[in-house]
Amino acid sequence: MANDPSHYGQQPGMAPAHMPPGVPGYGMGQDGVPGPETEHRKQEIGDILQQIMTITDQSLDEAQARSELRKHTLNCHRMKPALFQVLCEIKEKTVLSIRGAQEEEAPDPQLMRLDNMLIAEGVAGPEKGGGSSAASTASQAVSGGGPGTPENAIEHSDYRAKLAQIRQIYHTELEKYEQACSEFTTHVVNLLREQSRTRPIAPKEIDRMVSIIRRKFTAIELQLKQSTCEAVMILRSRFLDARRKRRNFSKQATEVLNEYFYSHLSNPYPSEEAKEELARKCQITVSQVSLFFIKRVVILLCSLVVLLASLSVCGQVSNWFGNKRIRYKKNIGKAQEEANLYAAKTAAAAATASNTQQSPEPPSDPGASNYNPLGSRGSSGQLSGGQGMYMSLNGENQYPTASSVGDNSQGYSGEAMPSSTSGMYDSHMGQPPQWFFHDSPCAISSI
DNA sequence: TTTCATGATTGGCT
DNA sequence: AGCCAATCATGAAA
Repeated sequence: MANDPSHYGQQPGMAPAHMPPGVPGYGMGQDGVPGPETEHRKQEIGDILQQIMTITDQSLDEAQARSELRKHTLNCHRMKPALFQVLCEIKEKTVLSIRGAQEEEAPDPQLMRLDNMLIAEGVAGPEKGGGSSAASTASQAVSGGGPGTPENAIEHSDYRAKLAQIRQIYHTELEKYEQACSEFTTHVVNLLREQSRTRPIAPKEIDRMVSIIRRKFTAIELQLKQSTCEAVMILRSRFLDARRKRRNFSKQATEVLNEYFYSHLSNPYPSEEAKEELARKCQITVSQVSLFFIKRVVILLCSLVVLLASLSVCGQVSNWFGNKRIRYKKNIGKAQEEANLYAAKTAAAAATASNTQQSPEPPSDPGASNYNPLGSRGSSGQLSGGQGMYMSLNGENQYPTASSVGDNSQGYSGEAMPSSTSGMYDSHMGQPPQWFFHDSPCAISSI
């Protein structure tokens, strides 16, 4: 009404409707100068305003009073309980029964899975044993239940600490959600009970509302449980990854083990005392040392079997030789350069020695140097004299082909490669080239 | 994350 | 079929 434009369109000079008749303008004389008449009108206007205010107040109060009166009348009406009961029954038979049927809820399988997982991981359920058992399960998953090292213990406790942290956060959040759910449910129930005095609300309706609220909070809990499970999974995978990384020995340990292996080639498998010593040096277990040497010996023997018995050369060996040839050629330029460098150094040393000792020993021929051009792994070892069976850097490439394996006419002369293992590594033969062991196909044992 | 070594694959050539 | 060269995939080391 107040916004009705028609109220703003009164004709000029007309007094407002609520004004007493005969009151022109706004209490001003024709000339605009206030006089005794004006004062009287002011008084009248003041009275009118007062009346308006009073009327407004009265109407509000009355409205309230009327509302309360209506409520009271309704509450006290003798037919009210019967009427509400009928209405509630109708509601239950129609809307509530239908909805109720739809909302028959079975236990959520996802929630059950999450709950089971949280209990299994030691996040939910009894605290003692949960976390530690899960941690030990995780640690043994990789270690194979072997003897624990101090490092394992550190990782173990680290895992447990992190799991305990997750557990604490989970329980705090869960408690928070449960409290909020409880408070909100109580609030809504009270509200509905209050409203049930003025409108028909069946007890079932209240129950239904409570279950709706619980479902909503369950959905939130589901998210919490899911994210907790994810956190545990991430923690676990990190823990396992960290352990998996230690699957290989450190470079230093490998060097120590290799050194022993190559310096005991005639009998490369160490004694118990030697194993203990190596384990101490390499900071690994004795069983790990044993495993290293078992693998080495097996690889060595398999390589020898494949190479010396002229067995059918499988694709793997073929690839190996192919790659070796190509990379040998690629590296040969660089190798030649480095060989010359090495030879120059040797020559310089020999010259110095001859100057001091007057030794007739001639300097080494750069082309016949013992340098091994097969990459860093192959070049790490020093070859004794006469071992350059494929290292003819200044001449034709005598590198073996797959088809030449076992064929002594190419590369494998009886002088360079004995036909049997016996005496192969005798002192007069020196050691085989380092690449022979270093570059043996790793998976060759699977042949 | 980058670099390196190495096994494997692919296509062309003889 | 065997070899060569280029390239990819992968694990280890720096």
